[in-house]
Amino acid sequence: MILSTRGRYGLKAMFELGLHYGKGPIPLKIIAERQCIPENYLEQLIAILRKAGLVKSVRGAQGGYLMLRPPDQVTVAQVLLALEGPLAPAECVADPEAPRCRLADECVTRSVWEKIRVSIHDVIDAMTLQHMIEEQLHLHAPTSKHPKE
Amino acid sequence: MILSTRGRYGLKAMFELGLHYGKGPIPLKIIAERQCIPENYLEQLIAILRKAGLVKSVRGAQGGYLMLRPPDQVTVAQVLLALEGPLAPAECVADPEAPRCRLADECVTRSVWEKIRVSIHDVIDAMTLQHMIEEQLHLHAPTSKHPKE
DNA sequence: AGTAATGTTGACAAATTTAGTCGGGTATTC
DNA sequence: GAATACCCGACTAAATTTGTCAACATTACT
Repeated sequence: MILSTRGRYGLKAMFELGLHYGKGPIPLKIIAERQCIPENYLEQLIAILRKAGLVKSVRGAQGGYLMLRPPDQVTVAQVLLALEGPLAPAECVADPEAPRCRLADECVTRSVWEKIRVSIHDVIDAMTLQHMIEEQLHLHAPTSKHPKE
Repeated sequence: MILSTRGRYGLKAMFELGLHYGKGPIPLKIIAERQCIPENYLEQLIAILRKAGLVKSVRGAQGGYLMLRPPDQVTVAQVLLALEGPLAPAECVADPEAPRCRLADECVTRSVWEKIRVSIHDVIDAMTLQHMIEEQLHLHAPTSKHPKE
């Protein structure tokens, strides 16, 4: 069970946008290059993110995309939900409206899926793009450089 | 991101086998009927489980399948691993041998995938078929009936 | 005004995976 | 030897994934 490239590319793109938050729009081309994503494909993905209200676009020259909200208000869950649909191992726990299976009043495997779903959500609901950005800074600018001097 | 029917059917089948543990083989037909799985398809799935060493078969009349080990020694993780491959959101954390992405020495999204992987495994490694069986008994034979009298 | 840069949209399609089906085998019991 | 059951490999329809492409719309800059 592996996420599709949609979710993987999409989160990378959002992360890139997060790094650039507050500094004006970034063109798709740059995002695609930096994160090794086929530009034409990313076009489709970012359209999904736009419709989901996570990014907005600025058309024309010097245009590009930017995040609507600050990175600490965007969770990994929101991004993945938009691109992959509900992150759950089975439909019966992904959608509260989904029909229960009719094997018995309650199906035991369902409770397994539910536990998995909850544990995934514990992680992705808690993790924001800001957390990712901080981790990036921590990893790539360790104690060796002085930020201001 | 939803498991395929392989994993879902497979776990149901193993659960059924677990319920019957110690009582001789069950034919595929019965498992398929009880759990609403196309019999021909289940044939394929159980072949995978057999090759993975989780069940064994008894050929001929009165034959069928049985679990090799007691239900408390079979985890949900083992079953799903056999049928779905590693349960992880991305290849780079599914397989320790998988190539790291070459974006940077360390990729931040990777650490997100790793956290998800770990949280899934916390659940599925801890959950055995025995746990499922106990839950089933608890659900379907509550306080209203007397087990022995 | 014109042009280059950029997002927008919709159509297309190859490759892969999923979810089975089917038919003819083989082993075992009665 | 007949009935029961597993065993195996081939086949396939449908869906999904992972893109590509072309034409168009909008804006900044000169």
